[in-house]
Amino acid sequence: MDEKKTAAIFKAFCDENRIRILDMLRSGEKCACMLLEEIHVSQPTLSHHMKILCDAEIVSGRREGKWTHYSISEEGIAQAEAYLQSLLGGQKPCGKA
Amino acid sequence: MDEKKTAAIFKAFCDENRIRILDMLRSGEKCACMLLEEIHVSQPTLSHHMKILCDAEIVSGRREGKWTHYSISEEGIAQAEAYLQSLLGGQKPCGKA
DNA sequence: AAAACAGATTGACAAATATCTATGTGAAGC
DNA sequence: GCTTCACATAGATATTTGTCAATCTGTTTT
Repeated sequence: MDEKKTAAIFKAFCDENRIRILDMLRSGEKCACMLLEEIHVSQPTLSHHMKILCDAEIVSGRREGKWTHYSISEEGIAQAEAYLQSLLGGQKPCGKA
Repeated sequence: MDEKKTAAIFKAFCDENRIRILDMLRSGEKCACMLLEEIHVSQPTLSHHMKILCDAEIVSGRREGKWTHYSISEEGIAQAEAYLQSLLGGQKPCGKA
């Protein structure tokens, strides 16, 4: 994976409010209105954050009538983890035989 | 850990050039001048990135005479990983008994 | 001690991003 | 069909962040 894409995945985790949102979602699916009650930003701002999280495949949204329910998706998280693992694991042995 | 600190750790991974730097460090310790050869930014910009990585404890610097040698440090990476794990694992059972 | 070198710090500036208000969209209820 | 409700989109603005030029600090070499 190229650096640009790797950076893009991690960008989803770099905002304080997005971390709060993820923390809320750890206890299960939540609709946008629920999140809005706890995260103190305007509705469009929340929507913006949800888009970033969904685009990074860290969260997935499920539309049900008027409501959108968000929950944690493993895709993006797994990719971020894989990258961190590769740093810890010490890949790229530098040809030291 | 509070959201601000969590976000700060992930911010270290949000920049394309910092990802490049980390990729270089995967093959072992490198001095700043080495990194500067490959990452195409000015010396002060590199220094800025190294400070962010060191502050997040993702990288550690070792001074030796005129040179500073950087290498991957597990501290910050482990913390980032722990956070991702907690999202996947599904902590915070929401008091559902 | 002076010069040269490696890297950090400062200050200015441009690009990216988080935020808001206003408006659009699409579903439910009247 | 009109209104209301939940959320998304658009546009404007303020903050944050990446960048560079200039300068400073500390170390080595002469």
